[in-house]
Amino acid sequence: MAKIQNVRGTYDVYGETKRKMKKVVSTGAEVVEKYGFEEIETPIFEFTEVFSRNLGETSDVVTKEMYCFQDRGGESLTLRPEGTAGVVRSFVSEGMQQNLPVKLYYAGPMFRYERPQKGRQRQFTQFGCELLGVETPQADIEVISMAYEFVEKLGLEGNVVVEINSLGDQESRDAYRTKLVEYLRGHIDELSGDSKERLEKNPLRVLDSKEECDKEVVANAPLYWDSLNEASKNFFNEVLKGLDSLGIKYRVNNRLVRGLDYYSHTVFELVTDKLGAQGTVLAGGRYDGLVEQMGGGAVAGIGWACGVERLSMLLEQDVSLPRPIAVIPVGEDTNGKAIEIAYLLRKAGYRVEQSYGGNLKKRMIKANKANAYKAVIIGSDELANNEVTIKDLDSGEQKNVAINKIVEEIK
RNA sequence: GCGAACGUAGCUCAGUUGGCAGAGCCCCGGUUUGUGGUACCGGUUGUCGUGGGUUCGAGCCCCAUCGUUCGCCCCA
Repeated sequence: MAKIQNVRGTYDVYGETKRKMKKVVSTGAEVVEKYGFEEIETPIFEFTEVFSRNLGETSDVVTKEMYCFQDRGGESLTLRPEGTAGVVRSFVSEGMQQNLPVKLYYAGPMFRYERPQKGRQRQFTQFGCELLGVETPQADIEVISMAYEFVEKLGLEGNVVVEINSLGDQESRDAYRTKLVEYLRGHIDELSGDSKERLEKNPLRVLDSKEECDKEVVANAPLYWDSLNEASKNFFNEVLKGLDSLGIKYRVNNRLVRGLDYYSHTVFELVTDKLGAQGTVLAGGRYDGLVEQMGGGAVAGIGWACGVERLSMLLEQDVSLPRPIAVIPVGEDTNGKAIEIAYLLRKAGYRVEQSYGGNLKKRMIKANKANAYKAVIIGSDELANNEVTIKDLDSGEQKNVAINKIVEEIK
């Protein structure tokens, strides 16, 4: 019988990988909680329209990457491909606009039917946050600085660049779109096949095409900046000024657009060159129209999400665990005492490994493999004197200690 | 969805024109029956991803399939 394998694009996460991912998530939580964000957990599946209506009818995520299914009641449901739509849906259905601003963060699995590659899986984990109800640039600055502090805290600031752009408000966006389409039509013969298609469906995406022929056309395309109206320009300048004052280094990238339709004004990405084609490690932006689209009031929003797997792949060192103490009974009649001592040490806050079987030598080998720094050896000889032997496993020194002095002796 | 490479022990990999499936690491035992790490000695580990085909004979050649990796696309 052939071995059963896991579904393509899904992975079992354990050991070093799990430790690193856990560290990414706990570091993220620690940082955003300082900014007053609270954790929210929304369902892993939603009605399909939560995503299809809001991420953009023509986006690739909606048209070909969603895991949609019908449940037994005939409802069309979808495994969430990203986090924001679900959080905003929850914001609306729970009536949270009574209590603005709302600051939420989440971590959990997302699903996209894509061709797997390094840093691109069909089930992957995102950590993200959403700030709802703040229209001013302060929100943008705060949220970006939070992202920056997060990667800094992971020790990745040298590997990662902040790229930022503004898509402006609806008026600016429409104006630019018109100008861009007009320009691209004039060069339609020079564009790649993909870009010709994008020209109809989602012309902004032509801007970040990697095809050489497209790049040449795009090089002379009208600049987004020139289409921004005064209000949008002022807004963006305020954001950049704020980042400057915090000493956050960024690169304005006028070609940066995002794949999901709900973005407006500020969009940003944290990008690395260490993961091949999957260089975007954290991305986000402002989505002022989304709450309304979802059936709520006119509430502004901004947020970001990061790929936990991608970030943890950048962590070079394994996450170190505290070294344990090994408690080792010698001979049958000492097992009971060993359990008592292990319990005592654990209650005193130590990490303790018991060895479950074998002679002293085997148990010592196990202790060593567990990276224990001390061994507490309990034999009948010692027990007769109400003592144990404590051995320092780094120096090899050992001494006898009275049982009631173990905890204070060990520190 | 498109293009390319790859799949051999738990891990990293070697395997010549098609001729008995290997190494290192890990693991287990011993040197040392109450003392680990270093050293030395010995040992186990396989449907060669899966299914077909060609051949006297296939890990190697052919076809299909599943999976992985890289690029495109997309995105976190």
